[in-house]
This record gives sequence, C-alpha cells and structure tokens, in this order.
Amino acid sequence: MSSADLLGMFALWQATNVDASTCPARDVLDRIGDKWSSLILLTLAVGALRFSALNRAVPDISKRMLTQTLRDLERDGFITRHVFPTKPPSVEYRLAPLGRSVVEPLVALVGWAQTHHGAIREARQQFDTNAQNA
Amino acid sequence: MSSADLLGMFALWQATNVDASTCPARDVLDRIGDKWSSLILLTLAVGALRFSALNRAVPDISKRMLTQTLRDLERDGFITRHVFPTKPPSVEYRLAPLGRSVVEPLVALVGWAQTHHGAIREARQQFDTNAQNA
DNA sequence: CCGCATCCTATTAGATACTG
DNA sequence: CAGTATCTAATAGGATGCGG
Repeated sequence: MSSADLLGMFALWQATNVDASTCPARDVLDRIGDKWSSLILLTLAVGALRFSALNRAVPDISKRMLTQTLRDLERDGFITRHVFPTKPPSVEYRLAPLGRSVVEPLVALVGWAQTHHGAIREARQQFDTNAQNA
Repeated sequence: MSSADLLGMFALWQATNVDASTCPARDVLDRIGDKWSSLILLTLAVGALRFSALNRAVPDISKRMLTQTLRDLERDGFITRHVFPTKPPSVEYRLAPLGRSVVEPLVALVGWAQTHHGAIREARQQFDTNAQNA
C-alpha cells in the first residue's frame, strides 16, 4: 500500500472518526507513544530478554515503570511473558507476533529520526535564536 | 533501506547510545509521541489550516494545548506559520518539508494501527478476562 | 480571530524500601 | 531475581478570561 493510499485512508478516517475512544490511531499511538513502550519493543526486537537484562539495556528506566510498561504491552498482546521456575525465579520477555509486526513501522520512524535529527536540532536552535532577538 | 538494515542500525545505536539527551530516537519520539503532535501533523498533511479550523478538526484539544503543540512543532521545523494581516487577523499553519517527510513513517504507523486494532482489542479483553479468573 | 497568562487538577514518573 | 507498595515531585492538560 502506497503512502498516498494511506493518506487517503487517513483523510477518510479523519472525516468520519476523530473520537478518541473508538479511533484506532489514537488508541495505538497513545500506547506506544508513551515514554518507554517503543524503546522496550525495539530492544526486545533484537532478542528476548529477562527483566533485569531489560533494565540494564534501558538504563534510565525505573523498575516500577519497567514493570508497568511490560504489563501494558503484555495486555495488548505485543509481548509475552515466560516464567521459568528456577531458583531464584527468572522471567523472560519476548515479542509476540503482534509486537514483531509493529516493529517494522516503528523502525521506519526511528530510521527517520536518525536521518533528520540534525535538521531538527538546527531548526530548534534557529527558532530559539530568533525568539531571543524578538 | 530494508527493515533488517534499520534493525541493525538500531542494534548498533542501542549498543552505543541509549542516553536520552543525545539519542535521536528518544528526542523525536518524545516530541511526536505526545498526545497531540502526530494528530496535528496528520491533519495538516491533508491540507493547510487556520487555527480555529484546526481546533474544529481535532475537536477534543483545548486552545491551550493546540497553541503549545503548534509552537513546539514550529520550533522543531515540522510546520510553518503564516500570518495574514487581515482584520481580524488570520493565521495559517502548514507542513514544512521536514513535516512532510515525517508524515510518511507516521502514516505507516497509523495504517498499522488500523489493520491491527481489532487484534489489540481482542488481546486486551482476553488478558482482562484471565486476570479476573486469577 | 488568535493566542497568551493564570489557576487548578489529574496523571505520570522517580526514589526507596519491602516481599516471595 | 522479579516484582509490589508507598510516597512525593514534576509535568500535562483543561477552563477561563484578557489583550492585540
């Protein structure tokens, strides 16, 4: 499906349904648009990880937020949770099929970010400079 | 660039740089991942709009958040602001080149959302049901 | 019409300490 | 090791009224 098609789809959706409760885009963007979800999904895309390994891979997330984000992602079917009854117990998280499929558009966005980050920083700096002069 | 390549890029980035302040992905996702930015970008992708028209197109955003989000998007170079010295004054917002280029990966994500929204809702419902039984 | 400033509340996220 | 509980700080967001 081309970008133009998708844009048409969006226009249609936009015209008929911007209501937050039933709008797929809002629902999904609100979930993976939070501070940590996308980062965790991308990290797990590289390979399955245990709780503390994830915590190390994403250093500045707190245990609390990691737990909560993992629950939410599990609830929506993006990841699965596997408990190994070892001692001490270990729990491994991995992408579910749904999670693997969302990684592709997500990676596209990250790729865009890498490519255009410089332009953004430049625009930001210029804007701030002009604001100071004004 | 293929998805696999991008995934490799991400793995490299992940290994070398998860620091929030210098990480492009974090920077961009934090900006367009907020509650309104992506919605506004997609709305403007359909066509340039004035302030109040935007407010009508995205009904449940407050004037305050609309103003603020538009400023942030302008600051980062995603959109431009055109003032027409009519009476009363009118201001039109439109996508800058940077904004037009980010719409493509964004639309891909929205397309994904449309396609998989049913699966997510299903997973969510099932998870909640199981949680109740437990 | 545009949008800024103020006030207020709800949500989010970090730190810390504790449990099986 | 993998969480949970509690408290607190910071931020996001809504309502409203004023000024250009």
